[in-house]
Amino acid sequence: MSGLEFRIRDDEFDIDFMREHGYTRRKCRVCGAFFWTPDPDQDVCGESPCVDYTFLRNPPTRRRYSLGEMREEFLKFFERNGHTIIDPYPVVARWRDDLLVTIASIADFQPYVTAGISNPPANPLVVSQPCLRFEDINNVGLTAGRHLTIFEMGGAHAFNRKGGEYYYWKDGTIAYHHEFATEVLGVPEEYITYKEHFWVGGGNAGPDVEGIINGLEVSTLVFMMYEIVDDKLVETPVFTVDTGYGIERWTWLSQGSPSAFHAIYGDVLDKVMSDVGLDIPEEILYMNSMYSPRYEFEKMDFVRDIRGKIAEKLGLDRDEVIDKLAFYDDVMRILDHSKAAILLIRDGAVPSNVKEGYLTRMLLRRIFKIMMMRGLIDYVHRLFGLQIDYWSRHFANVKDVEDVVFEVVELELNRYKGVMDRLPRIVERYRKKYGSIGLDQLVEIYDSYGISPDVVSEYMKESLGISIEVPANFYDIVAERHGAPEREAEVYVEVAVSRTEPLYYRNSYWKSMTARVTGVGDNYIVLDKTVFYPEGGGQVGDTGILLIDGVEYRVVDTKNVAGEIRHYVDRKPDEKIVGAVARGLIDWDRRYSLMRHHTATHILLSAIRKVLGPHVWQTGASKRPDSAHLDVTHYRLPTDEEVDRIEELANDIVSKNLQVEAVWMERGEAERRYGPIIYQGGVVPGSMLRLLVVGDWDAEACGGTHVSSTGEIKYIKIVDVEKIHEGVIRFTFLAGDAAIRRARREHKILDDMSRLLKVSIDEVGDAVKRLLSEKEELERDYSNLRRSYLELLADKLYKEAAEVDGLKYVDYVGDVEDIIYLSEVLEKRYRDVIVVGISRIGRGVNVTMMVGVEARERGVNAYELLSSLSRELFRGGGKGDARYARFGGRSEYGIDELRRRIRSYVEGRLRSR
RNA sequence: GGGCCCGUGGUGUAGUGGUAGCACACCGCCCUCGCAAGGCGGAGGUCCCGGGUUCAAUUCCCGGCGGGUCCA
Repeated sequence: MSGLEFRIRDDEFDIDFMREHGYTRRKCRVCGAFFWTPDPDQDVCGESPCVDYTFLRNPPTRRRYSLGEMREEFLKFFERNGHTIIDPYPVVARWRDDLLVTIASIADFQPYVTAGISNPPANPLVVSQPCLRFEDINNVGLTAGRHLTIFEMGGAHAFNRKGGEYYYWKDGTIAYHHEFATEVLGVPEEYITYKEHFWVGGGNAGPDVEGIINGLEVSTLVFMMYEIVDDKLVETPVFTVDTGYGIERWTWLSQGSPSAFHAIYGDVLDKVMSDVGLDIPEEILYMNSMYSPRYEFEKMDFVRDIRGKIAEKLGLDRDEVIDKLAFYDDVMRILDHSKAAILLIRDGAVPSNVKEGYLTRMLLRRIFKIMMMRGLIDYVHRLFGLQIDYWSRHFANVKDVEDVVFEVVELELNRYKGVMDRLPRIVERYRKKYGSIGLDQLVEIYDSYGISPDVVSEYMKESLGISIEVPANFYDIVAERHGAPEREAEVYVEVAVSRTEPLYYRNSYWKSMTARVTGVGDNYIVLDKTVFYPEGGGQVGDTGILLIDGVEYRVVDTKNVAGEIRHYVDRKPDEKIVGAVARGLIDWDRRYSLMRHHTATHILLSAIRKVLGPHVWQTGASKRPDSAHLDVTHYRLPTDEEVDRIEELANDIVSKNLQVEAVWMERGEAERRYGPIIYQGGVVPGSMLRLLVVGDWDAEACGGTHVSSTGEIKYIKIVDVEKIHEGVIRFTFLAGDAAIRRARREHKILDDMSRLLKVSIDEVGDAVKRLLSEKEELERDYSNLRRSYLELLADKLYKEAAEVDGLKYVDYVGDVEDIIYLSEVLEKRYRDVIVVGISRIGRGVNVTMMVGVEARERGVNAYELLSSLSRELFRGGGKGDARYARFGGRSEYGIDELRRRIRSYVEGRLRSR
């Protein structure tokens, strides 16, 4: 994002429309912004908080509209005026590499349409696009619906080409807006002001006006005409009319309801309020709304202050009103967040620790936290049920993912509860380690467990009676410690003109060619045309041979560098070959296997979607000659049955022998025909897309090489399904001969095993199980026998032991395990014993000493004795107490010599007491 | 993609450079008409995997795998 400020020209909106409607330009005495008004005496801009809302309880429209009616009215109005209605895009912006989610209707058409590289699906067009915005998530609820994480942007767009097709610009745009407000909805003209602004975003810029009615900004009309190049404004080849009508705000305006949530959620809000037992007089809600433009999450003291005053004015209990309104804020938050989460899941953003999946997880956790603290956690399912029923009437495919949503919510809720259950232990551990819980500990608890500091402080107060301080700017501190986020700049990539003609697109079955050398590098050769496929779309580059001037070059890899296809060869090419004729031949078996794997990937993806649901999207894929894998969004490992069904379905398509075709198509046309599902592979540049169409089964934008009928794949075998991280499942599979080779190999392994085990193949599993349990039993037996032996040995050693100063001295050389057991036995059985165990481990020695109770009473201390001994006889260290000690170190003595020396040392010490 | 936390019997966890502990669950016995509770006893562990340092690694270091979580 550029830190530049661009000023709007004074005459930017001195246009026919303003003159014809008697609008004059004024400057707001509160915020200083310039605005256009039909009332020459108006000296404030008309937008709250400069003025108050005046539509509450008193809507300026002819009638009230529900959300659906308003959307319809909006779309139909523009349709009547020559715009084509198009379906909204997904809320997950897979066609873009600079955005995770769709933040505006124009995002559907960036960057290729707005940059003039490709044509829009229709022109002009209109769409009601669900958009997500997370910047103001903390203010959701507080501002009575002015801020939402999910909202519908009514986008009426016209793409005007300089010197080409031209539709309308400032006058037309504002006139449509005006007509919609006044003629269609019946808003009196004098209520409408247009505030000037200069919009900058995503590398583009342009002047805009905000449409404001009765204190509420209902639309932004942007005239996108610049690109920002080196901090300067450069006119773009396409002048884009980028209008955003806030469908929810228009609906609210038309209802004059206490909040936008009343207008958006209708019965669902009433139902949830009554279900959770929240009843607030409308009078309070209306007054709260009047002040809501001034509310901010960072100023909660101020908010409570205002709300207290509302209570006083109405003669109500101050604390009760404040508490109820806080509860009311929470209800609005959970409504907003659950709606956003449902649409995110619908479009494949299953909860994850990465990317858009994290946004879903964050929304769910915010809901859980609120509901947990309010004792409503069991209501979560009902909440989602109500929301799915309601929103499936507004948005496509919502009902289809109902089960998926419930399962995802259940999974995430269990995870959340699991963490919350551990809270007491976590707090205890931190208190033990650090003495108290301070800021550092709160940050670590939040980072490591996701438990917010208010939850920790609440728990400590309730259960331990300890108050801790949570700084008001806690999350800023966290953000600071994580380092400032860096935003990637939007990049407009002009596709380089291909300098090598890709023959593999003319026919993917061509195995050889005759071409001309156009250039050489240190280790690569460039030709004017080639059948060698360069690495791309997850498919690895081709290998083969090039024959030039009688010299054979082995091609080890092929890559596309900005349209120049480089054949990487095993030796340095002679520069003199430029201009020469080259004969090329690819390793066909390898390439054919890649083609089969690639087509199989497309078939498999559709099969997975059919079995697991429409939330499944591709997140990555790799096709190699010997195997391939496909990563998709899903919230858990599929069951064995699901995997079987996927494999079966995929093989059905194989045996149906469907035709596979690659079709070049205009981007807009492709989107219209197949929808956004074509962007499974991610961002695809350019105006023309190459669509890979598998019969009536699957269509995706794809640049790879494919077989021409599914039957050629022969067989698809899924060999592994794993969770590569939360929310992403990897299917590893084999196709064609690779699958058959694998089946043969595995059969061979099984066959060998059955021979070794002397059982039939079906019994191999049982036989191995039996072997394992037998092994376990034998190990147990051996260990028991070993102990019995050591017990016998203990008595024997004791009887044979030398007597030193009235104590029995036993020494034993063996391994540490035996020594320990032996020492234990001797110590338990005999009171006057001193046991020394010696073992050699690696390069050193290990000596243990066990001292019987009587010996201890007579002043023998294992630790003292052994540590002085170790200083004398070897270098090292050890640990122990009077009863038992263990020392080790390097020793120059052999084991027997050491044994003798230890013995004489101990005898010496005992006698000299 | 990056940061942080974690990986110990079936489950939940403590702990430590030198014999791996506790609670719940499990099995047996005692008490009881029986159950619950209680008492006594018992079985159950490659301390995630691999490498390094060390006389000695569950513990320290490096790498991997797995889980959790925050940020983009």
